[in-house]
Amino acid sequence: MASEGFFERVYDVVRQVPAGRVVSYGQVAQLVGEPRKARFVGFAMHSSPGMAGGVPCHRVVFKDGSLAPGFAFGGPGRQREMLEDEGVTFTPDGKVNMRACQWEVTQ
DNA sequence: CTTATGACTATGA
DNA sequence: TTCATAGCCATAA
Repeated sequence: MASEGFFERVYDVVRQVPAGRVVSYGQVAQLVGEPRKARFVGFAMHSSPGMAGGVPCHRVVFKDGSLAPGFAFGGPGRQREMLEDEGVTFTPDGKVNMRACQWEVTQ
């Protein structure tokens, strides 16, 4: 399992993110033991099988709380709709309320 | 084999 | 404060 490719490890971590919770790319990279590969986490999401593969890539956002413009599911803003449906709170800035919804492994 | 690219993040102006 | 640039290294061609 952990001996698989880097992408598989990323998928395994994202797969553990509960609904109503979000995680930054750098955090996922850190969880897989490679905090320098934050860019590849997003790259893995692009190649991810999506929810069909058990990888809720819509729960992965920027450290800032912003979403990925131009690469969201149905379009920009569609990802926010999915997150809000899961209970994720947003700020008037149009970003995820990271302080309240960022996933913490210590739980 | 080498080169180019990228759903990021940190830093500096 | 926002905007621009550098560094990161796996994957694809």
